[in-house]
Amino acid sequence: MSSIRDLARGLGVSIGTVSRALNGRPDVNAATRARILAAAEAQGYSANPAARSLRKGSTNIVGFLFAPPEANSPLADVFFMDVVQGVQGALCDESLELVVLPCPTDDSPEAYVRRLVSRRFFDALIVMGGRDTLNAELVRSGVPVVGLAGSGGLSALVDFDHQATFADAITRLVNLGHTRVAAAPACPGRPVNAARVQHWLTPSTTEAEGRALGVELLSLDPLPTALIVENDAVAAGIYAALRTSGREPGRDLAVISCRSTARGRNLQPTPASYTYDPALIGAALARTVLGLLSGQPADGSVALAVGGVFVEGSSAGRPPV
Amino acid sequence: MSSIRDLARGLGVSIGTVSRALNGRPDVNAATRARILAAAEAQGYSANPAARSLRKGSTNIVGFLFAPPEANSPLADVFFMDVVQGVQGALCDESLELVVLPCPTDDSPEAYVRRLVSRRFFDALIVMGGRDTLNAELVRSGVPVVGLAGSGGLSALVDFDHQATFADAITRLVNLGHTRVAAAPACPGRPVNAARVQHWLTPSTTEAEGRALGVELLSLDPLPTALIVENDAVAAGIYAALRTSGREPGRDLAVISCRSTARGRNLQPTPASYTYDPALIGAALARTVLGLLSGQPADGSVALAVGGVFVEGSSAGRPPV
DNA sequence: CTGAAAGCGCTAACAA
DNA sequence: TTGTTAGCGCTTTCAG
Repeated sequence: MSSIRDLARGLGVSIGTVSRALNGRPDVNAATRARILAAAEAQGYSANPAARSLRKGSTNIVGFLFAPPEANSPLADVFFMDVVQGVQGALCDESLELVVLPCPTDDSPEAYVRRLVSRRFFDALIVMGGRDTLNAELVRSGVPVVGLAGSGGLSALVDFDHQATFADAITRLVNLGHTRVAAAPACPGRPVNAARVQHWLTPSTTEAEGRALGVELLSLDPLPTALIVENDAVAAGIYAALRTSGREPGRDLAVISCRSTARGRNLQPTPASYTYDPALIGAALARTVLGLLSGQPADGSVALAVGGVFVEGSSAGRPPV
Repeated sequence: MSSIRDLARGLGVSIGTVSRALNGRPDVNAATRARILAAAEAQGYSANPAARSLRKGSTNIVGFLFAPPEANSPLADVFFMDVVQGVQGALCDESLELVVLPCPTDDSPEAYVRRLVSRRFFDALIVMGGRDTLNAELVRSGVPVVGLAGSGGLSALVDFDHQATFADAITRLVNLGHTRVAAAPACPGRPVNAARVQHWLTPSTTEAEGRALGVELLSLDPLPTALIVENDAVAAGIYAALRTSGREPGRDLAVISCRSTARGRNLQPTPASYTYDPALIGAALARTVLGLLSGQPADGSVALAVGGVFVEGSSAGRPPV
């Protein structure tokens, strides 16, 4: 409704001064600034974002692309909107507007995103999943694009802190008294306390691989008393393999899953596992965006790692005496 | 990147002509228009939305407010993002941009929305649920606000077509051979075939009310053979009341619920009920927004009613012989 | 049918 | 420390 002109006229100052005061520029008399801020507040004035964007060439908007989740995505059970709320919480302090962009399902997502980009609708984009080819194209267009975990070709990434989680799992098992610990993590690298692990088995991420892993495990003699796996699906596979051989998971073998998924919901014993707080993921995404926007290099590397939270389960007790 | 100037210069026409051609104005030579459209397409030109907004005073953006759902809301089990997709599908044809606005949880939703409105961030807003006081304030500010069902104080509403659903339920029961049909719908008004209903019981919406309804029902002599209730929660209450008196729902009394909810998920027999397609709800919301934007009166009335879809269940068979 | 030009509200460079 | 002013890219009136 009211423009910067009205505000300036009412106060008997120039619009330039009002603009400087409102934007927190240092070269404004303290008293003048106070008067201006008070008047703006009183009149509920707020700068026209279209005019500002036109002038500055940037929109102050961060987009969060919502592409309907693929069923087999490892992210499918991370609640999208919870992550969004996490981003929002961290972004609104910086007076950046966060908007969720719903990708039309029938139309091609590529066309949609391209249109948005060519219109310079946002200053930065957050994606979860998404196709690598599209990502690469976006990055080439100059928009900072940040994503989570697996996504390729982005400006920067937020990832799960696999190392820390893995190290925590080892520590827990050792503290429980386990001396023969096996691990089949799918993430590359070794945690600091890797020496506590006696057996390194084939990296596995699916339930089928978990069953194969069980066979591999059962060929060991003596049998380990504890096993660390990538996720609940692998745990389910291990459970099946153990039971086929007459053994009971939890009792005969302690199992810790590094990533809680929907598959673990109805598993008995309930897998001791790790979840990643959507709010924390969101906050990390927001901080990464902020970094990129303030000039941090966009080399596609992992900018921030989010720590997991341990979830008690009945699958990881003390070793049999 | 490229502006309307570049485009015009490259073609040897004025920017005014380019603008008119691109906006589909009638007063442009057909050949000129074709040349301009082709060049725009080739260069991937797309008008700067900030400049356009500044000039036109409108943003071409429709906002969809995402407020974390209240647990007891009757809408809680309608999947928000599915509705959004429905809106998107119907809106992108009109070259309106749909964005989901995530209400910060910690900050007051009121402050957030007010800020957005005062910045004229969108031309229209869609809300689901939301507080009546805020809604009224929005409408007063002149932005068209449309919502679903219960929301009060809006510019226009989309509602479930209770009448049609109710009528369909009656028809189904009569066709199954029921002659003593009772109904306890919570929605006002009577369907066209209301005469087929023998008993009108107390309107009920909760499980507790459902149990009370069961008592009321059981006092009838002879007992009706079929009952139409508002939703699955009421059905659950009815089930409990029937069983207390030694009767079995489905066998001794056919039950149809007018609204499928999460409560019915684990109910036995599974309630025959009605769902409302999120995509259809979304499309209706979009059409309502479009209507408002093209000048339809914003009197807060129900602009569109969405029909329910019957979901087979084991709770509504033929009457006992 | 087309061109010229005003001006939407704002920021920033420049002048005072 | 403040005022003045150009101009961001577009739509739209007004002349021609």
